[in-house]
Amino acid sequence: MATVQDVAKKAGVAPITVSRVVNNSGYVSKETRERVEAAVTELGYVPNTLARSLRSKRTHTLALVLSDITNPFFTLLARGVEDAASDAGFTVVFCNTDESEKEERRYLELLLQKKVDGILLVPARLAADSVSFIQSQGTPVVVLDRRLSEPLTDVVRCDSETGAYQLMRLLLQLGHRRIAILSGPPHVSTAIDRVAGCQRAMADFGAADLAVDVYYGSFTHASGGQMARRAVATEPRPSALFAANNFIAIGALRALHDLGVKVPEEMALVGFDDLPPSLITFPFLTVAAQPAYEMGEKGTRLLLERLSGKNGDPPREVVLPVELIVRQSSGNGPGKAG
Amino acid sequence: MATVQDVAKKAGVAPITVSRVVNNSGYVSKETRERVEAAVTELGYVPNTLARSLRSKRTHTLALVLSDITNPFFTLLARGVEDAASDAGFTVVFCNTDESEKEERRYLELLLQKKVDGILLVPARLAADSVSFIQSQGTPVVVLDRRLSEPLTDVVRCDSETGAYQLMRLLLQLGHRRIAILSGPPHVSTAIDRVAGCQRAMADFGAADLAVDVYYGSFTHASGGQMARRAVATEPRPSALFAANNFIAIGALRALHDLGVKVPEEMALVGFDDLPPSLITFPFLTVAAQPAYEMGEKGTRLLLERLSGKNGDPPREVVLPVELIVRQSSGNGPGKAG
DNA sequence: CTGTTAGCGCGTTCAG
DNA sequence: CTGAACGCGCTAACAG
Repeated sequence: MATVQDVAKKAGVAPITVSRVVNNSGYVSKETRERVEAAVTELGYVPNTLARSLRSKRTHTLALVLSDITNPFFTLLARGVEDAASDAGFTVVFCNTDESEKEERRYLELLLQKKVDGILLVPARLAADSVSFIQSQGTPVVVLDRRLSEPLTDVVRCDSETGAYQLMRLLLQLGHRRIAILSGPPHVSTAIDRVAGCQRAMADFGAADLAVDVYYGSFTHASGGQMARRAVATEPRPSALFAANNFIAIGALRALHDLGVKVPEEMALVGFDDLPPSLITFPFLTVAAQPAYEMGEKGTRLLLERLSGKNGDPPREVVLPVELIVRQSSGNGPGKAG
Repeated sequence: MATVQDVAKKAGVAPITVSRVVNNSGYVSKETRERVEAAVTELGYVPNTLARSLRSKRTHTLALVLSDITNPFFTLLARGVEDAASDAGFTVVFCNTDESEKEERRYLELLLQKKVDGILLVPARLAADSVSFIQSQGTPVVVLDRRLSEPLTDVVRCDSETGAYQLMRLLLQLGHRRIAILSGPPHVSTAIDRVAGCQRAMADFGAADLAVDVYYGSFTHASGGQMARRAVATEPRPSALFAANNFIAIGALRALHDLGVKVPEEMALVGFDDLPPSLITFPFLTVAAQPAYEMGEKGTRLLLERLSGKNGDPPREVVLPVELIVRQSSGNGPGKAG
């Protein structure tokens, strides 16, 4: 592993001159440049970014901390982050927390020690502790997908509340009166906001005989299945289910199928998050679709902006719209054919 | 950002003592330890891994270079990598090459400059250039999912050949005589091996009137759709399609649906890679399923072993078995009901 | 246009 | 049990 020193010696110049050639910084005469470049290729010199970072205080590395990259929503978000980061010459470290506060903290400590230039965080909790911890080390952070209890930093998220409102309005206007909401963890903003959106729709379009149960679980297909089973077992049985994310919807759909409950004829189902066309041959679920890729991209761009000076600015909140996509699973109303 | 110096001053000791406390190395009296620890928490000291790495030559960072994390096969593989790395206190950088040799090279240069401790590579080409480039910098590398033309390093992959053999045997035994193989890029080992597996099955179980076309495209649903359309347009029309990966299968299924060709009644379809149960409610495709998560995990463990001394050993090749899962899409044979 | 000096923050080496 | 000195590889800051 050749170093600047070696190259300098070989080219008969000072180390700093090599540095200047390699980084295209400062003035170097054409001749010396050529001499240095020759030495570089001859020795197979590869600059050591570690040492560079120690001096320059920039690692050109971002971190993406999310719950589970296995969820296609987050996969797409991650791809958006990586593409935007890569364009700017940044590299991305990814960390799965599985919504665990403890894991999140562990990772953040690790990342701060590594001196990543910035962190993109999908926080496991509404509470802003993690963000203020990151900020206490002077590291910029952008929150993705979720709200914080306090506006400590830039946030890029989707309008969960409106999305849920639209889905619930659809169900109510179709005539559903008994509905079960299968939500996520009660401490995650998206779960909270989606329930809130449902409730606003209920206030606007609900009838007197409306009966809505809210179940809190986790954003997994196992949990979706369990909540669906509990909902189906209640008397009188609901005629529609609202799933707070894609995994919950799929778990619920599977459970309904196993129970022999036909969707949408016997039970309507709507959910959050769409699956990309590369994954799903026959789209069936009525959903509020979120622009996951754009979220990752936009968040990364905001973070990079912060890194390149624009810091003093107050925290921004970018709320991207969700798109209501009506398909078969929402049906034509209770008791009617799908 | 407090440094060892600051902590040392505050605790009235030498910097090295702080280092010893933080790293639990060497002897430190209980008293001094407590004094140092107090200073650490008071100043919110976070060790700078960069400086540490510069001396120790270990970054505790791995890189995962793959084609597209958006493919659930690779997503799962990535999760396996991350889990195994995280257990060992390592962090993972991920890079999408989209099968582009140029992008791959660009990333590898970046990663080597960053002095990652090891690289997990899903190579875009059969040729071993990338691997030898990595090795020329003294960085250990493990190849995932694909073969190399030369056994330069550890490889963890699945038995594509046998998987394809089993799928093709199934089609032949069901009585199919006209089959189209929708393959991936001809320079990628998995695409090559799957075609080879098909051909071996054809040699073993083929009849005289067998007619098999091989199409080469890319591992995307768009390409799968295109190849399926071309295959359907040939005269006489094939009665079965073999898709070399999940995206190709989904694209083909979609195209067949759009063309009004019923699967499996009018056209059987088999493919590689299964989708996880969290994504798919009603499994339909007959597939050769690969243990993606285990592949990532195993590859990471091999890499970590190499990092912790066990280097001299000759390159190993771990070939994991694929599982044939027969579902509806393969049907009951040409001309028969599904 | 090029070089000197110094130091980023830490940990190894060797002394006490 | 504790500390001083030095250097990992690179680049700011300041000369010349």
